[in-house]
Amino acid sequence: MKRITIYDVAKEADVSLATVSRVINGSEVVREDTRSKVQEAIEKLGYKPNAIAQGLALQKTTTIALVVPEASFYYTGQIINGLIDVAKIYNYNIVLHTTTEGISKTNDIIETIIKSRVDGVIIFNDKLDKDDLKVLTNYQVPIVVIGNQMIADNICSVYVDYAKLIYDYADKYIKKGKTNLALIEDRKNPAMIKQLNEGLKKAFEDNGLTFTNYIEIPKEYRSSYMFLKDYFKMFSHDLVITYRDSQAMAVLNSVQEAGKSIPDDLELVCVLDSKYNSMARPQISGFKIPDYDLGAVSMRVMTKMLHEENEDGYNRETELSYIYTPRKSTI
Amino acid sequence: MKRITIYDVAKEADVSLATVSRVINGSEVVREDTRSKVQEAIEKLGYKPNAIAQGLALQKTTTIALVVPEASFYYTGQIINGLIDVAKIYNYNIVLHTTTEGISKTNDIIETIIKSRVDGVIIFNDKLDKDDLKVLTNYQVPIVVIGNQMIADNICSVYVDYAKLIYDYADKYIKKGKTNLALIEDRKNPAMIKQLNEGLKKAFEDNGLTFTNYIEIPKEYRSSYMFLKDYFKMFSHDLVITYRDSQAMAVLNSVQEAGKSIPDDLELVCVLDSKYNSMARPQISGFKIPDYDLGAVSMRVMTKMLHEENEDGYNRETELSYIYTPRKSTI
DNA sequence: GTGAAAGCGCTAACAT
DNA sequence: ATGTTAGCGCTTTCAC
Repeated sequence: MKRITIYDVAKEADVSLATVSRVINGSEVVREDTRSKVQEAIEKLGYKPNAIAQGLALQKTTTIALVVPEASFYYTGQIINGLIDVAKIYNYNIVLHTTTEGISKTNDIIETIIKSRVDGVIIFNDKLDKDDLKVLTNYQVPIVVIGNQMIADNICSVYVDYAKLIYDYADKYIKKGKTNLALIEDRKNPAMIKQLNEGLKKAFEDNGLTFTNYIEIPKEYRSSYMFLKDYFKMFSHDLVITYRDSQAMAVLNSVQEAGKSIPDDLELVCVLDSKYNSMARPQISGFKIPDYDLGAVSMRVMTKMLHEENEDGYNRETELSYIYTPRKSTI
Repeated sequence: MKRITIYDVAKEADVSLATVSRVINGSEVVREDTRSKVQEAIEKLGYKPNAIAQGLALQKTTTIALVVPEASFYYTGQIINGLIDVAKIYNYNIVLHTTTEGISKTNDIIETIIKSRVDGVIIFNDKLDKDDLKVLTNYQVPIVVIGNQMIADNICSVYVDYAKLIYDYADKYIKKGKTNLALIEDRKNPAMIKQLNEGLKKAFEDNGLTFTNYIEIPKEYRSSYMFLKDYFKMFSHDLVITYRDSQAMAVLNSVQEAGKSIPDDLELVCVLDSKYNSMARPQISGFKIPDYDLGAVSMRVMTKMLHEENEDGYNRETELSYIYTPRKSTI
């Protein structure tokens, strides 16, 4: 099957290619009978406009690049779904890029992003630092950052304020006299942990105390679970805070194997809630983070950056809220 | 910052654009001093070749479309990682499309895929049926299908044989006299369940028996768990087979709440293993499916389809194997 | 209302 | 070894 072009359609319909172009772009000025004539030719030939050629002519690709940390799909799934759902509405394509832990091939990613002339880029998580973003904005590419607050030219951000989240939560415990709180490190999500750490510090300070129980997982431990199993034999807390479900489950298993009971001896909360939290026994309390919305809103913001002439048409920063879901691991 | 083109570089380096083109494409024939002259100009101007224009001129986009079922990222994550890792090696971009449950907007997806002139498409799972694929192959687009065996022109497939997997597994139970096996429906993965069902049927038949315990989750139940809680109060089996971890955990919780013990009263196996299986108590046995490899191999096959002149350079079908991981939920 | 022609940025013969 | 030129498939003024 020969590649069929706008020119073939024009010949078939016996009009000029300009007219065909008008038809496929829904121009108003085409007379009804010639429109249908062209439509028929398109149908007959099975013609599909070449988006690449359109992209060249129009100087836009209607595709946006999405950058997520590799292997994060467990936690990014809903974000991507939200993103794609609204991308579909506005007829944008998503090209997916992943950043690799450690080895900073981010330059390569930026390079291919620029070459591919996407209309915008949406970045989840903190793998690309400010300098990287600077390179992109230098090339006039609008950016939306998911998860981190961020102020810069041509950059918008959509996020959940984890510091505030944990501040409010911890504050209640402290006020109740439960001041022995602990936060478990999460090597895969340093940026989130940093926010949580700051929120906790502030909560303690504002109550005239100091937060000290940031529990780092020693490097030699292959998994959090291995370490925690030892840890909870020796230590206890009023409340243990984890970021991800798998860490919460590790705590849960470790604590129970140490002969202690949740929530009676120790309470447990997982910031990033998931369905697995409610499958654990006891069920683990957590915060419903609006992942889908994070994606959907980000894409929506992107479309606004792309279409609105003035910068006042959209918010540079969008904070999304969360819902606390108490279950059986907290009192 | 004005869009800078190959022409600007040519002027800056005082050569023709053909020479610049040769340099950026690593042609051997360019003299060393002019090459460096051009390099400098490229550097100075911050020039990045426009992949869209290249795509138009070369009639290829070096991007391939990936189609996955919406909301499947929990299970698709590793596949995508594998895919992207080898895509990076060959400098291919991935544009991501999701099929929606029920409402068959697959036509739209196919439409945009064709318009975008991707070099190939990789499809995970069975949301696009044979007719859909036919449309794509009509437009000369090479296809790799992940997860389903498939024979057709210009289509390759990479898969795990679930029917064989469960056949072998069930056969051992039957031979041991444990013939009361049950398979739990999974609405989200009808194609996998179908394969499992067939494997079980055959295993029973080959042993002169009939497989009957395909347990469907009634539509009125919001979740499998709700139904199973009732179910296991009334029924028991020698072995219960689920496809996903969350269903296995639902069985585990239901059975335990019914006062029965795993694995003593009832054994449990989850076909698609995950880290959550080993976090459950008792830990759930499962099959390590090579998800990462499914993605990586698929992309590799795609590159072969794209580059090899003859069809003998690659296998039309690639079967990947699995590893059984016995844990505490089976004897 | 429709057509002719220039241009989007690049590649690849073909010349020199 | 380097330059010239004709496309790649489409959009969009500008004429008619």
